[in-house]
Amino acid sequence: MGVFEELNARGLIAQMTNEEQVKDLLNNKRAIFYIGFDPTADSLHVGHFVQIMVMSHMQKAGHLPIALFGGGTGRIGDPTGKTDLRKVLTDEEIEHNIECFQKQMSGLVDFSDGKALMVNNADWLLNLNYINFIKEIGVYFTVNKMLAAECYKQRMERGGLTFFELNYMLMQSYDFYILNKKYGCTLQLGGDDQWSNIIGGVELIRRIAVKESEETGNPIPETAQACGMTFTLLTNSEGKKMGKTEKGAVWLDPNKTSPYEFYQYWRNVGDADVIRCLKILTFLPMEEINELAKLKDSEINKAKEVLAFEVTKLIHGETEAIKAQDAAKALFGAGSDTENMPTTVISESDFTDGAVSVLDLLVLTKLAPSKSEARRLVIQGGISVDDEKVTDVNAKIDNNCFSNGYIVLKKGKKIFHKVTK
RNA sequence: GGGAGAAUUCCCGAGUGGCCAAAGGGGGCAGACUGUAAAUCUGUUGUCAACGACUUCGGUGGUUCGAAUCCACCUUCUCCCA
Repeated sequence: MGVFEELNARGLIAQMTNEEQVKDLLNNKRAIFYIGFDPTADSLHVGHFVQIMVMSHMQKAGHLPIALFGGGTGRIGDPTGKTDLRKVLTDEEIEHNIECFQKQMSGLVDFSDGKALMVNNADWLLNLNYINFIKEIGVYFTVNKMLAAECYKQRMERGGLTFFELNYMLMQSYDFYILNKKYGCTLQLGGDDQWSNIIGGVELIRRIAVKESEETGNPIPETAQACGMTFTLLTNSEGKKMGKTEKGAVWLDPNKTSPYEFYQYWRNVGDADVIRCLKILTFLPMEEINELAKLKDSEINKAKEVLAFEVTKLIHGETEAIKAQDAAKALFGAGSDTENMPTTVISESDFTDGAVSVLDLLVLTKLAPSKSEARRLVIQGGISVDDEKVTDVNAKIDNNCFSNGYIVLKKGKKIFHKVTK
């Protein structure tokens, strides 16, 4: 089975410019391909992870991945799917974000010995000369066509598309053109929302090549046969993007989303989504996944455990994955392993007269954003301390409760938090 | 450049002088049911020293016993004409 079939079997492929060409490139040649990442935050999230998995699959098949960081394009912001103008980041933020991305990514894709490359489009975008750019690149884009592109629709209908944003497609297309010239990169991959931008680049490369060939009389080089392919966005059965929680994205950075929370996120995916997630987010062989897909009803929980463990292992390493798994088993099964639970350490100064109120504790541990919220939780019976439901809003925890060094706070059914002194 | 309109709590969106911490929906959280699932039902959803008090309706001032609501100026956005 070629890598093309592998990706396809995993349900990753959404669209491509030319199936025959892409298939041939992936299965019979060595592809030099790129995926772009805009440094919009200081950590990668699950959406990026899908792209990274693809990179990894491709790399294993012997292709050369180029990770492109949008040090230049990030200064504009991709308007795709946005209803508001994206917040503009400062140069320092962008630099910082790129560094964070690079660190995280190098744990997932092998960048040693030139097995994969990292580039930053700031290198060629920041010093562009406006007139030259418009003259040399701008002529290949018709506004009519651009406006018809799906990615600008939202902005056209609501809020208005600015010229600033309209340029995003030109820049991304130009990236592909540069990588094509410089590295012989002939394939651009990306999330399905990137489709219009990718075609922009593919067409730009071809058009420039055709024009050059007409001028010089030389034949069109083979590298000008650029192509593109997009991957399904990771959505749940309701079509909503996965990897988002009420608190925001599920991050790959353990400081932003702890391995335990990360594990729990995947442990809790809906029945209908487990198999798709297993295919996309793990390297488990398809045969194994197909076996798991046969599970029914409550048996499906086994598949969820596998998913949570495998994904956590990829991102945070096996040790952390085992910890998260053990913690989960202890909490939801018997036993009382508090070893790997999220923990807050409180100090003597949090005590008054040798006791802390439960409400204060909830706020300190960030289980509740405010005391009002904490109060509500208690009133509604959502809080337990050491397995005992708290019913009194004014309940206090005194030093005796800490006799074995810690207490376990439970909010709702699934959220556990250890408090130590 | 000229004219019209809009800004409300996490989001959408009611509210045009006191009955407004502000309808309704979405989302969130909690409870019941369950399989750490989905669906459904119930409660809740500004803050706090909590049957009360305090701070919110783009910003700053003003009118009034009393303003999200009226006036002035400012900011931002949308629309129409050029």
